[in-house]
Amino acid sequence: MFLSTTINGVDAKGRVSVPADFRSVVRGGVFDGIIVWPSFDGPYLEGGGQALLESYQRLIEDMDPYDDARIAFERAIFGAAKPLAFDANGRVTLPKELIDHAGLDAKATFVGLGSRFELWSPEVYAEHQASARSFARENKRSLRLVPRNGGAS
Amino acid sequence: MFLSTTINGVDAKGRVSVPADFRSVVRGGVFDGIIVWPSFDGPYLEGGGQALLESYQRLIEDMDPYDDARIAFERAIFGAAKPLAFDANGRVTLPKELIDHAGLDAKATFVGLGSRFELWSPEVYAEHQASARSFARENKRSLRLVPRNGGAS
DNA sequence: TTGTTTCCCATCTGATCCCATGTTATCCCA
DNA sequence: TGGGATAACATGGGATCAGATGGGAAACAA
Repeated sequence: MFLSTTINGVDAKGRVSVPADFRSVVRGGVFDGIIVWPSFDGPYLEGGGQALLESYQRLIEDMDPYDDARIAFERAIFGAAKPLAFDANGRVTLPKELIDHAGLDAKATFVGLGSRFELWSPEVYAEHQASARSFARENKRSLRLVPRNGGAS
Repeated sequence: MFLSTTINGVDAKGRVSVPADFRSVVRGGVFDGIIVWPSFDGPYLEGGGQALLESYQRLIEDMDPYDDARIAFERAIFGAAKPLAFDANGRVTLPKELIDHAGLDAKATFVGLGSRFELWSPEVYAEHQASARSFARENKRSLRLVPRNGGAS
């Protein structure tokens, strides 16, 4: 599982060390690296191992071949996803499009989210984090709607 | 899997380099090249390896022999599909019909969509990409895209 | 022949590989 | 428990190689 938050440096070539914990998650797959794409929901990147993309592909293949939503998702995710191979030291090179989308400069924040992870500009992430916390605080009463036992009686 | 978007040049002879990542997807098949046909859904081309066409053939064979839809699909896909062999440098030569259908000029955009890919005029694709992203964003909740079992294994 | 297509070679650019170095966390032993 | 040794991780720069592209020669068709 991708867990925890790490800030690593991005050098002049766009290289960034993938946290060792994250590397061990995807190790053993066919493709030795991560797959990253720009979120269509904000200025950050989403990523995971090849297995994550394959699970997305299975979900998409259940939709009708010429469904507008299916095509939109295929283009927004598969069309924008970049396979980034690890170098000998566990780094990947971020293409310029991805750096631009996330507004990355000298540093990047890896956020582990279980089956996938996100990549943020540290400043943008701090802001987002603050507003997410206050949003949660203001809406905490609605959280009661979640069944305590997970619904598995 | 076909992933990511690449813009490559189309020279005066109609030659275009197929992205190396795409070539490695179809490598190992009987036919060393790609199969491309005009989309019946818009001004772009669709393509894939021989395995993709074979999977389409299996789908179509389940339809009744004289079903109008079957005949239409057979003509639109198999009848129009061109096998394009790689040259020594990994390029293919696009026939004039395909160049015309997609409105290609000096450049062509390859869009990887998992099991298949599309070929667009870069300007035309830029427009469609923007709307695909906003459509995906608006529909992200109604589409159950989050994998249930992780997939980061 | 004339035009077209296929094959081959040359070049350039950028990505990838490799090695050196700094830094932090971990381990071992007194 | 503290300090030093060691290994793992992160980082920087230079060299090398693969991919993309342009042009021309040879094979083929009209």
